Amino acid sequence: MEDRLLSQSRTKRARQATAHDVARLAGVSQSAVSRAFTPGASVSETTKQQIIEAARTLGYRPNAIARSLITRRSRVIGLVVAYLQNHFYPDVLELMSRRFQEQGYHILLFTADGQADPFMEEILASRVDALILASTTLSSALAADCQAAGIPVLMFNRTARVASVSSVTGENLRGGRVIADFLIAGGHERFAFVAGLENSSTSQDREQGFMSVFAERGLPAPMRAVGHYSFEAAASAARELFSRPDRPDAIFCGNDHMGIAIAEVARSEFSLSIPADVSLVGFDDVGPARWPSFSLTSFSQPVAPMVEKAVDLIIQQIEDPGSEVQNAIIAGELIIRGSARLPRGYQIKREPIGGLLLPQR
Amino acid sequence: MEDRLLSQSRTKRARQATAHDVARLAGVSQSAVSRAFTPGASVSETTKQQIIEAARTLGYRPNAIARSLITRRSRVIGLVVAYLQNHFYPDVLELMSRRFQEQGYHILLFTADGQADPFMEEILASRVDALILASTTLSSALAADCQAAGIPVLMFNRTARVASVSSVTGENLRGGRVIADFLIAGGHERFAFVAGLENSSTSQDREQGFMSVFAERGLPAPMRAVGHYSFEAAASAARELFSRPDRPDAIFCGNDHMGIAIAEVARSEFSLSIPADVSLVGFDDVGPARWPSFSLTSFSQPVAPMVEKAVDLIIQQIEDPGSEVQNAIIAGELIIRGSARLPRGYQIKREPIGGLLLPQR
DNA sequence: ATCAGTATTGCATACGTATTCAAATGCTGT
DNA sequence: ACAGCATTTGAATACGTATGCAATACTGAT
Repeated sequence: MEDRLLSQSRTKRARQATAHDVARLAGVSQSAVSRAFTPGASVSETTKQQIIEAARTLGYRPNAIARSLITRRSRVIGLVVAYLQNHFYPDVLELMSRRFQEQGYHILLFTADGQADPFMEEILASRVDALILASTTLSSALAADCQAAGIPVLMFNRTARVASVSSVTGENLRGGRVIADFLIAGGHERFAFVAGLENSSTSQDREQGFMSVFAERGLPAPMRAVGHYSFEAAASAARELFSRPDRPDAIFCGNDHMGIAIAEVARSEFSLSIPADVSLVGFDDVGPARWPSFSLTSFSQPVAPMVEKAVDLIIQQIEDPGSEVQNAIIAGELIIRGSARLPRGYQIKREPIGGLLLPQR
Repeated sequence: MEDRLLSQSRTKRARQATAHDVARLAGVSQSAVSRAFTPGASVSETTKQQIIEAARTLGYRPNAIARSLITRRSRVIGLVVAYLQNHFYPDVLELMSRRFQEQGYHILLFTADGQADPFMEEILASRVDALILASTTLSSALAADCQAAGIPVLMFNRTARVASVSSVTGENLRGGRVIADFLIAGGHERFAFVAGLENSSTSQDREQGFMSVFAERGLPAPMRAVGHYSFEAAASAARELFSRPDRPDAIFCGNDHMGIAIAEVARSEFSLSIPADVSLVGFDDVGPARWPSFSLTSFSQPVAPMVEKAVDLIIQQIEDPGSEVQNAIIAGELIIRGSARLPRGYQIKREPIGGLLLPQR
């Protein structure tokens, strides 16, 4: 009985104060309260102070839900993400969240498995102001749905085959070429490419850039294995490659995450040393790539510029729905470390130990 | 002029269809439409089908904002997170998001710097159904605010000094003791502890567990340095320790993230081998700890059970506000790998290369 | 004091849904 | 055919805010 009463009293959640409550206490109308909390609205300084004061004593905060209903803006961005295993994405997520927060937006997270489609109902229902897809694809049918609903869509680190969605990517094509040039100049003889997800534009572009150089120079096409951008699959791909009689002596790993898996397999299972027996180059330049244990040469995808471009683009499209769809490509560069044999004249980048990609604050 | 027209036509976002629109088309009332989309509501199968059909042709989806306003439930969980550098948190985030999704909830992300307080206004305004703080602290004043507003709060991987908030943590205290026993049994002589954030309960508890064993056995207190749970700071702490004349030969690193930094510094800057010259033990058992390059002995904090407990707890508190506040401690175990010298009779855990903590799906 | 002009205020309404209540409809067995 | 009951339906209202419009208060100049 005691118990019952206790939990009852705890149950009765004091209904949050509303603008009407504040209005009553301050002796003004609800409109006035609304205006007091709307920057730039027409209220006299004195009444505004009274309202603020009344709001404080009641513990009032404007109800963002009700506000969204009437303004038809939720100030929420839907972010669909697949795997956070690859350290590139946590970095992106953290910085993106911070940047959006600075602009008064927040991220509503959706976790998918490669394809955003199954979540579209929920996403559309949630009335996000925009949608960002990271490491995820979207069918053109659903892209059309989004356009019909008037919500801007942006693909991050993927491109869309659809005209109505923007994208922000790194220099996948050029990166693949630069890496090919670098490995060829390094005097290697047996090349391999470890692909990521076959249906992802990044993997396709990196591969195309890489392969095209060999084709153009009349060199034989590199070997090929598939790692699906996963650690385990990349490890399997490495075992496959290293077991071949014509074992590769230079591997372009579709991203750093796979690059590390391949390095681990090379050293711990095949007793290969890097780069003496095999050279590795990755993509992304994530934190672990610069750990001394890996010292992975990698073509960078700079998180900060990519995120900033994405945030700017999406906010622009929210505020001016007529603005142009864009496919932005953010410049990267080959970060030369110790995992690949150097061509004559190249030098290793010296850098302190560190894992942070984000700016210090 | 052409341009103007074009962008105008594109601007005119076709107002999303509402329940009224669907009702009109289907020849029923708006209530009926609502009921057709509310599982278990009282509608005949035939009209329901007509409504579904009409909804499909209009591309109607219920407006979650309006629904929230009236049900006073947003089905959104606020998650405050500080650093995603430590791989533990991305794993948590991903799994938590999935589990909540399965229950019809979604995560609204807030990125803070250790202290959740500055964001409370936004959080309260957003009318989340509950709040989870991961790697973050909360002042008792704001905890009180949350209770007043009737929103349940849960601290993840931290405990609160406040009575009204639940928590889910690993076995920090016992873990510290187990590690002390293990290192002492291993025949080490000069011990050190590298603390995380000084004001975090995890670091305090781990330290207390560790230190208490030495005190109880009448052994001298281990050395101590501070790594703030950051890669760089841990590297500095390692340099400090390894430069001492009485360099430690056994280090309990406050978490794996710091453990890896310390391993890197030991090998690449001091040419120490692990565990011959120095034994390292970490905490968390994150993916990289099991990479062969580190093979880090670590006391585990199992992500899946911790997340599941947190999700269950918070949903219970949402659905029954009278339910008990809980401080759950999830059991972990010492995962013995190669980074610390073994006491007689212990054996290294054999395992395949892998980075995934999450269950395969 | 008067007036034009501006700054402030309140009233009323709308946003899109869930839900109560009463009315209407369908169904069962006689 | 009917009563009796369960099921289905619609009208009306509420959720908490923003905002157009008209009314009011204020300002300074004459």
